[in-house]
Amino acid sequence: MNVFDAPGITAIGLLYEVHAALSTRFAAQFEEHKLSTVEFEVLTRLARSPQHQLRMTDLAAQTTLSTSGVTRVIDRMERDGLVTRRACPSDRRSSFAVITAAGLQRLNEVLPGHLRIIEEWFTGQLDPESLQALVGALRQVRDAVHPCATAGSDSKCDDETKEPEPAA
Amino acid sequence: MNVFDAPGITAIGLLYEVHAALSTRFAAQFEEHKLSTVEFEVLTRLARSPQHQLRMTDLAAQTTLSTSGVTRVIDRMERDGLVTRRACPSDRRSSFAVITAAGLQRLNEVLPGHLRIIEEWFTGQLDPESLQALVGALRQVRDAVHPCATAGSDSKCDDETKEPEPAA
DNA sequence: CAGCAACTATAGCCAGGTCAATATTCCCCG
DNA sequence: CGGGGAATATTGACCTGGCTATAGTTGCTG
Repeated sequence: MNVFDAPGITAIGLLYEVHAALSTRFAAQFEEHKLSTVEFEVLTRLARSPQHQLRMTDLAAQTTLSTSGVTRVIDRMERDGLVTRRACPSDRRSSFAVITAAGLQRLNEVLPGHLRIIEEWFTGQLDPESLQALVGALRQVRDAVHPCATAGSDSKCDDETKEPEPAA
Repeated sequence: MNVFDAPGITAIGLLYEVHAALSTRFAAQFEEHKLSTVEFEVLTRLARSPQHQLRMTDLAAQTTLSTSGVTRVIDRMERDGLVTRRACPSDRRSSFAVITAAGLQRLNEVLPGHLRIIEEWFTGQLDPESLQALVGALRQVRDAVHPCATAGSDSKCDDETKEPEPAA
């Protein structure tokens, strides 16, 4: 009966555990600044984008959200003054989400603590070669498993520079 | 501005990416068998428990769910015939969730494919020493970060043999 | 043994997200 | 042109899970 002790299982279990621990730790800090995890991710995505703006669809593609999910998140964040909507001049179907000054400020309030947590809970726990090995192995898996080659994935996944998520 | 290229950030980004890829891949397979991720996890937890049963509270502790969450999941699964409720003879406050024959059968239908995915997407992509390094590094982080020592965590986290999650 | 605090499961309400349907706009091809 | 199909954002219906209140049960303690 103990299929449950297979080597892969324990490795994946660890992966899930670490992911869960980091997620909840991050979320706790975000909450101190009145942000949810997705809101933080939206802010970072916008902050690092060319004009501090991104089309709704692209934002959806860069996060784990669906397009309607993005609509609702942006609704909330607009209500809170963190972002604004802007009509796209070249394509009237599209609209941009733009990060506001308040949004940038909020992000700058959160980031230092975020980085500190990463240092404390993650990088600081590993000697450089362990970290290197970890990154190498993960990259290996990621590349092999890249959504494109498989069924069950509806993401476009063409060239899409899906950068490593900053945190969440 | 580019705080975003810090070494820890890319590592965590990778971790999140791999986790997301595996999760969606698993979920897709579960769905083929009309199961959600949490339902699969409940089935495995029950299947590997002494009498094929677990108190609601313990089930909550072993999963990512709250107790009310467990109540609802068990509601659904009982409706679908995968589990049953059983009164606890020694403590009338408690009740057990028991996996049924149908539940065991469903689990056995899902498991082979689940293991195959793990092999294909994960262990099969890594040479033994990479896998070993990965596990080592993750364990290092996990142990350092174990919920107990930190604020923001309300889990009891006393002795609780929180085994590595089988998959989800 | 009486009362009180802790524990257990559940129900109500809410936040947040997906899916399907819709309206608008764009683009391509006849 | 111009009509049909793809793309885009939004909305409504629904689902899921968390938090909190509630009711029942237990066991300790004075």
